[in-house]
Amino acid sequence: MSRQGQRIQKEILVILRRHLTPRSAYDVLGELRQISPKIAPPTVYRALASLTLRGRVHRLESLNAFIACQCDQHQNASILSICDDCGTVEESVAPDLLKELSSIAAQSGFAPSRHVIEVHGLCASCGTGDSPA
Amino acid sequence: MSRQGQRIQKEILVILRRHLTPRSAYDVLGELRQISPKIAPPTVYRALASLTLRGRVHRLESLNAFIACQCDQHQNASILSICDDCGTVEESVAPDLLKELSSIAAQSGFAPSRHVIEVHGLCASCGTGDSPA
DNA sequence: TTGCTTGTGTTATATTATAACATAACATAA
DNA sequence: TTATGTTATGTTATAATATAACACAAGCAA
Repeated sequence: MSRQGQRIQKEILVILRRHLTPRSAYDVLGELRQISPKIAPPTVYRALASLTLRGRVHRLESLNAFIACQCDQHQNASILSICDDCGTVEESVAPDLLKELSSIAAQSGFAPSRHVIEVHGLCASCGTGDSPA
Repeated sequence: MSRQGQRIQKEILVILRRHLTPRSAYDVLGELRQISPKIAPPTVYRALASLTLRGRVHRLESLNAFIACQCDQHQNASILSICDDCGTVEESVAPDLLKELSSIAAQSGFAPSRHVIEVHGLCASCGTGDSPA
């Protein structure tokens, strides 16, 4: 990665951190283009892939969207709780659960390398009858 | 759902069961069209949504693809172990882990309604240096 | 310099998914 | 039975997501 690549990743992090809810790659692209109008999709996808790999950003597989890691960076998989009402995402870490999950998969000789754990539902404010966002 | 809807769902199950690896909605559409050439994407997506809801088919969120439930039907979330080499998918059920996962999400008042648990890695045959599929 | 490797830019297109509206099928009551 | 509402299905078009493939440039080694 060269200077330019780093700059775009930095900008993407800023963009994602401005939002509490996940953004699609094309949402990010749209915001990036306000600064650098000529950026193309592959540039964004490459930067997002790198950020995701390094744990600075999480990809929500069930939403095809991205969110900045709320704790700076998790190398390990997080549990991502997605409110289907207001869209907010909570991150939890649970090393024990990961270990358990790995061992369940390993029962048949499967060798895990990446965990995807997403929980859909309603967050505390949306679930209690409070008016949602 | 009327007769026609049921017929298409039945056909989709047959198609998915012919394969050991996940199929995209458009893969399924292609095979359906060999029988009924005029089927359109929304028809397939609706049928897949219904099958998924009823646990006859699982959607692999991290692959945007579908596979028939290997145990006829799971109402509860399965753990889906995806071999990144040969593409096969193993299903495991682990009610305890689900409960644990729910309670982790619930710590902040989150009310879970759907779990997505996918594990990427290598299956037993691909991980041992055996020639993969 | 030359050639090699790696990263980045660019164009085009592939793949996945759904909005929006039209039509048909079924149920129920007048 | 016809009218009417309701739900499911068909159809068209297009939106949204993602990547292949190649062009170009930067850095480095011989």
